Amino acid sequence: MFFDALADSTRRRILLLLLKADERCVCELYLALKQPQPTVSRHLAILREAKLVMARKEGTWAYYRLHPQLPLWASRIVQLMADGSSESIGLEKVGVFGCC
Amino acid sequence: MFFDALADSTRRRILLLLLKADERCVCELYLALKQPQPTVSRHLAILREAKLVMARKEGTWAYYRLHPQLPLWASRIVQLMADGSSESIGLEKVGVFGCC
DNA sequence: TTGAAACATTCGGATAAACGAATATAATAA
DNA sequence: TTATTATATTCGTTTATCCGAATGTTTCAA
Repeated sequence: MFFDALADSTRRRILLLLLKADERCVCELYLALKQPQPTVSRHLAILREAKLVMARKEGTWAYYRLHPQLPLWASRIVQLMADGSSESIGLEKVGVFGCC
Repeated sequence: MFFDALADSTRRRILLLLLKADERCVCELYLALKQPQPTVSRHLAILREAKLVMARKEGTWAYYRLHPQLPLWASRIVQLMADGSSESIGLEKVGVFGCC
């Protein structure tokens, strides 16, 4: 489940945003990603089920963060993903992850 | 491409085998994985295209290893995958990766 | 209680990924 | 040349994933 969750560039971009921001509401995420809200919500559901992120509800808002009980190896992988997204492997400007 | 390559348990198992063994021929791999040879060859092709592994041909044999020019962040992720596969997250015996 | 805002979910349909079975290739041995 | 061994590829089908569009749900304010 863990690596299935990482196998989508929108989900990886969400994780990178949460890595920098500690907490983000859904509207911030879909505005930043320039994706429709239902699309982002569906991806967030997948990340939730994989226990990669956690949601906190406050009124009508939902705030997401990286899951606080993420195993060490998993959170390290997410951080390394960030390294990889800024490193270029091929000749293109586009990151390795096709995002960010 | 990188995380797409990781999104399959057979491919992750191949990577873990190569991580321990430095070099393996295809027959060793498909015997260890108990998977049909064409299945393993197809997965190896995907790992090759993603530049996660490299093949060395010697006669009719093909020896695979982790790609020597794997970026640092990528090879660290593969190693962390190994950590994750030995750690249990849920209640089941089965590893997090559904393999090994 | 009606309405609106913020999210979540469901429902097709399209696209991609996976597998088994069969076949192809390439090197070597007889 | 023919046969054999090790590996790779193709084909057709099943299965999984993703997306847009529409609809639900929950909360709060008027």
